[in-house]
Amino acid sequence: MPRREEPDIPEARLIPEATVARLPLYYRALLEIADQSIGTVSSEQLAELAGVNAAKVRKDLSHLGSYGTRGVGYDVEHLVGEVSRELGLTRDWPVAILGLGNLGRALANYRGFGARGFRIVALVDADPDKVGQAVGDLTIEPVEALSSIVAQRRVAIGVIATPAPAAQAVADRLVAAGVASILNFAPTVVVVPPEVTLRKVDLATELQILSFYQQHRRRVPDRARV
Amino acid sequence: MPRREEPDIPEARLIPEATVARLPLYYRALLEIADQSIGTVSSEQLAELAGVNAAKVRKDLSHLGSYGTRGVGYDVEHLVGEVSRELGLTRDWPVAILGLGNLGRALANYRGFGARGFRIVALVDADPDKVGQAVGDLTIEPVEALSSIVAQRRVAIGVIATPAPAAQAVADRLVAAGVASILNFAPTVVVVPPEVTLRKVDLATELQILSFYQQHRRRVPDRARV
DNA sequence: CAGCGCTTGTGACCGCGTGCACAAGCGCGG
DNA sequence: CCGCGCTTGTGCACGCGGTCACAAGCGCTG
Ligand SMILES: NC(=O)c1ccc[n+]([C@@H]2O[C@H](COP(=O)([O-])OP(=O)(O)OC[C@H]3O[C@@H](n4cnc5c(N)ncnc54)[C@H](O)[C@@H]3O)[C@@H](O)[C@H]2O)c1
Ligand SMILES: NC(=O)c1ccc[n+]([C@@H]2O[C@H](COP(=O)([O-])OP(=O)(O)OC[C@H]3O[C@@H](n4cnc5c(N)ncnc54)[C@H](O)[C@@H]3O)[C@@H](O)[C@H]2O)c1
Repeated sequence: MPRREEPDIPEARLIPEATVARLPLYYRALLEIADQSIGTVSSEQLAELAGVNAAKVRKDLSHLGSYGTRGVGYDVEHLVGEVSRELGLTRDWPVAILGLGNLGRALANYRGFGARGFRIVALVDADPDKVGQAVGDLTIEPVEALSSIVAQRRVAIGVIATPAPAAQAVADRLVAAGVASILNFAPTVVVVPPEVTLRKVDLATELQILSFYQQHRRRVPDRARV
Repeated sequence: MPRREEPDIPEARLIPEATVARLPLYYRALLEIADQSIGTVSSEQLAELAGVNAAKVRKDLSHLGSYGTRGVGYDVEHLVGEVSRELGLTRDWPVAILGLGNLGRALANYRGFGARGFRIVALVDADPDKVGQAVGDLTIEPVEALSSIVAQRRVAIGVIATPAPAAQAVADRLVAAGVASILNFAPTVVVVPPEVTLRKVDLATELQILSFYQQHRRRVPDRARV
């Protein structure tokens, strides 16, 4: 079990980690529903669209407060607002991409990226040949400028797309510059101070997990499915 | 709790899902150790490299069998063999990439992809303008050819990198063609039959989770960290 | 060959997450 | 205004996963 530290802090409304991980699913489903000008939605319908269980939807949403109406369902517009607020999507989150190789460029060119408040404000690479190149609306800048870039553009999230050996050093620079949220695509363990949130996306791991289940050819547990 | 079906099947040695998800971490750490010509490794050292707890390492590895020696540790070479065997990395896994846009091309050009038995054998796109284009050593083929491609090249894993609206249709085609393992990068819920393993990588979800913790500025639980 | 130090393997405990099932409660129709 | 149907919100029980702590066991040394 994850050790919950800071037991003294009251921490008003704490939302379970598992719920946090599902909020984006609900958010996406809610936007689809809102597009169809549907006013209210039941937990059953939302569960269907988000690919989860209805009871879980209700319990998850109850952590945000009681915004549903019994016998009717949830007001879609209101719920979208509550979920976005909880996820912090009402704010603007400046993002920096570190490492502009195959993956970094794909991320930089990805339109859907900036769709919900995540705005790419800097592209940083260590390769002098790459510095100065334009990618979309931005120009690649040197790593030495990272610290001032983060400060001036209020970078909140750093996305690491460098080769694995460089990842820790890049993460250290990000942390030193004051970035408190990092998404790491490099296949290596990166250590950050406890106050920094680090998440990872690891293609090799995903493939190997698929490989395991394929080899053992047994049904993969529900949780691992969408 | 995930519903475990097939209670009648004996299922000799069943490895917990959480353990399976960590095996790739151990595998990566073991390769690093093997590179340094180190003969044995303790659970403590392995835990350090994999970024997990030593007790967890021991319990995880005990599920593969008792390959350690008390007072000494684990034989690195032997353990690499056991973990690869368990993960199915001793086999060759032909992979097809569906959708050759920004992301699909990045994946197709990714060298580290084929490093451990995962070999890209087909690139498929629905856009007639893209069909026939060369990407690396391969040529983009039309979706209509998918079924015969899967059969002839023994495609085991399908990677979906199409826009979200096309993802379900592509998944359906893959399943119909006999692919039993799918990795989905499109930000949408994809439904597959229970015998098919589906995993997803969702950038928007990851960013939104980071956004949540950043906004609530509290320490993220250990499990979410690397 | 006995003792010692080190490391594994695991028993025990505990909390989180999940799903069931139902009471509470809202709105509508008669 | 009453009752009925529908949906939420949640109490409860259960199992998985995580951690601790220690007994078991291996090898080395004297
Ligand atoms: N390409 C993919 O599809 C893919 C998929 C999954 C994971 N990954 C991982 O993502 C990372 C990037 O992959 P890629 O294919 O884009 O690699 P790449 O070699 O094409 O690009 C890496 C980039 O990082 C830059 N770089 C190196 N050191 C740096 C530093 N210290 N600071 C800033 N920039 C630095 C390089 O100059 C280069 O531009 C790798 O760790 C890879 O394993 C890639
Ligand atoms: N680009 C990124 O960095 C990135 C990151 C995370 C997630 N994604 C997701 O990955 C997917 C692809 O992103 P992208 O930026 O490469 O998009 P893209 O538009 O550049 O490429 C999509 C490709 O899919 C092809 N396609 C469309 N319908 C198809 C079908 N039915 N069968 C086969 N191919 C089809 C298109 O012709 C196109 O080549 C999207 O769902 C996106 O949300 C992209």
